Amino acid sequence: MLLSKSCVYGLRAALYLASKEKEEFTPIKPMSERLEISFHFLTKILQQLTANGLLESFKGPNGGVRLAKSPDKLALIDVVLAIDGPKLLTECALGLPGCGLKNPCPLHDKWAITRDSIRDMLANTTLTDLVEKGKKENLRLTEDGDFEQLLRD
Amino acid sequence: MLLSKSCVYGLRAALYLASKEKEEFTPIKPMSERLEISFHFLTKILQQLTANGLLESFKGPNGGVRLAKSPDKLALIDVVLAIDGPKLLTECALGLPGCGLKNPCPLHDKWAITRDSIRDMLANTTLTDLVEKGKKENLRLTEDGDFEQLLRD
DNA sequence: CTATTTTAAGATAAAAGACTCTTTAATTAA
DNA sequence: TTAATTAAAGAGTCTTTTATCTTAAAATAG
Repeated sequence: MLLSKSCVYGLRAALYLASKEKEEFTPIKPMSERLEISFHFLTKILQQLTANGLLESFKGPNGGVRLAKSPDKLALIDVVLAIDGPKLLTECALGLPGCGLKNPCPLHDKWAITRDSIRDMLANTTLTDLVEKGKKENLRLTEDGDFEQLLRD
Repeated sequence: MLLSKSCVYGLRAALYLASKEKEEFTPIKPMSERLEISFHFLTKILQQLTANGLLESFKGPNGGVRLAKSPDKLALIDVVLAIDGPKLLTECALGLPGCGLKNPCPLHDKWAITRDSIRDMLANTTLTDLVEKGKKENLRLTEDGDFEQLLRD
């Protein structure tokens, strides 16, 4: 799998937050229900995003999380780096430690090109991009949901 | 990780076999030592490649495995499909089941393009390509080895 | 035929990833 | 100040992947 499951959940959660026009704090409990992710598991993932400055959290009644920046300033790569770290963009395709320009494996050059295209795609796609597309075409962020029901109160 | 560890080992093993000019059967035991992969683990991986028609095996004294085709007819994608299956080329980046043209996720279109570039790279790179590059530049297939010592008797 | 060398298969163990549950700490509404 | 609500942290479980160990079956050299 390209992205870890935690990372995928983080992406879905970020898109969910980005899709809310209001800038209130969103409580995790209902969020986990809408996204069909275990509350405690989602909580940990969101904590990582908060620790990395992508989200802001607020404790107490009416607390929750919200995006720390405008969603058009947040790219998918930000979420991926916060949760999976840089290994997708740095690791050798043949799993050799220290593979790089200095001590490459036979596949290094070709993989570096492919890897860059992955990085560019993730870096050039913002949360806003996907939310707009999702709303316009009423796509889904869960197995059987769609944007409309996702945003319904 | 893009490829499973089994798949990476399978690729290294395929490259090792492709780098031998002789078309004899190569016993797995010394091969596992050269590639620094557990003998039994490598055996299972090679069995998958044999079952998928990429390798031929031969039992008994002077037995072992060899490529079933010319290495310039074997692309990396063949090994990847044999071991990891097609999921890298079919799975949704957001992990949603059944994601495709009919019922896409918001990221589907962009991911499909990126995924194609991965597939093309793997499909357009043959074992011969990498072996020639590895021999010419004396690169490595193991953590600290290089092609010269890999092929030494 | 016999001994040896190998592939092959199955059971088992260790490690990593995914997920859950429990407890603690912080914050605020009332 | 108290009760309610939340984030946060930690321990522990389940599942998958990775890796090992044991045994069986096949094939051939001699």
